[in-house]
Amino acid sequence: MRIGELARRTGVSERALRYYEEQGLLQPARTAGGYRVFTAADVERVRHVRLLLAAGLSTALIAEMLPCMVPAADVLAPGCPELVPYMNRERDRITASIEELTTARDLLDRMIAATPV
Amino acid sequence: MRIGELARRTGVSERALRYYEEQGLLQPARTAGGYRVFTAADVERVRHVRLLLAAGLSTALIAEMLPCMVPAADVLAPGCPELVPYMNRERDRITASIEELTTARDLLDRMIAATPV
DNA sequence: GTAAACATTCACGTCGGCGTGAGGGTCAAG
DNA sequence: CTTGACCCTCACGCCGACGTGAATGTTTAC
Repeated sequence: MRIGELARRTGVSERALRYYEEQGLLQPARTAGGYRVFTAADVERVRHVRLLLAAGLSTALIAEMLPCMVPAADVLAPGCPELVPYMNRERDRITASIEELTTARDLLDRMIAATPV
Repeated sequence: MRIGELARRTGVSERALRYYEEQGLLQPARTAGGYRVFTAADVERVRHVRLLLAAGLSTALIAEMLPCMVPAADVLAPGCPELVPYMNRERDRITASIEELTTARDLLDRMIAATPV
């Protein structure tokens, strides 16, 4: 499929998809005319990218991680032992972030609840 | 106390504290010579600010919210009914964000677990 | 009264994930 | 063969919470 369809199917802008390719997160083939050609698997790939970006990982780290989740079963495969320390660090950061967000939400809840009306 | 002490006690840089004042999040008194003078309550206030900033709220919204959590009991007090819609929106955004982060963390966990060694 | 520690006000720099045109090719249908 | 729809490559813009000096003034301890 071409970039427009991938954009529609993922809800990600074309600009963002081109940016992802530039950052090594996608490697579409090309038509003779220079059009990018994506595969069905790229839809899932883009979803993973967005998820990890939303979690605060950099495109650089994601680019290194992606080869480790190549095939069918979502995750398995190669396994990149050298990335484990980084992934653990991100994991802990995410956990801390979740706790902060939870605390902040509690604060908001208390403020909302305390509103006189 | 002066800015250096507040910075030490909150772990927030002096630059950030000045920025918070500029954004209306703090209103320190001044000495004759122009030095900012903060109160003990400002320590808590700064913690709240950081918490809400970390949760993705803008300084502008936080500035509007702070008068609603003035006094002792952390939150109560004035109550700003007109802010409730905004706070609800942020609350929902935070909830969605927590879910995303949780999903991303699960993905990381699976990748870490799938590492061959 | 003087020096060290502490503070002040600008004001430009940063960073990263895109948004947003501009100017111009490619492709499929009729 | 032409006309949309679709795509391409630059390349500057943006945003927001500060970082980072530079040049200067204030306090306090001795």
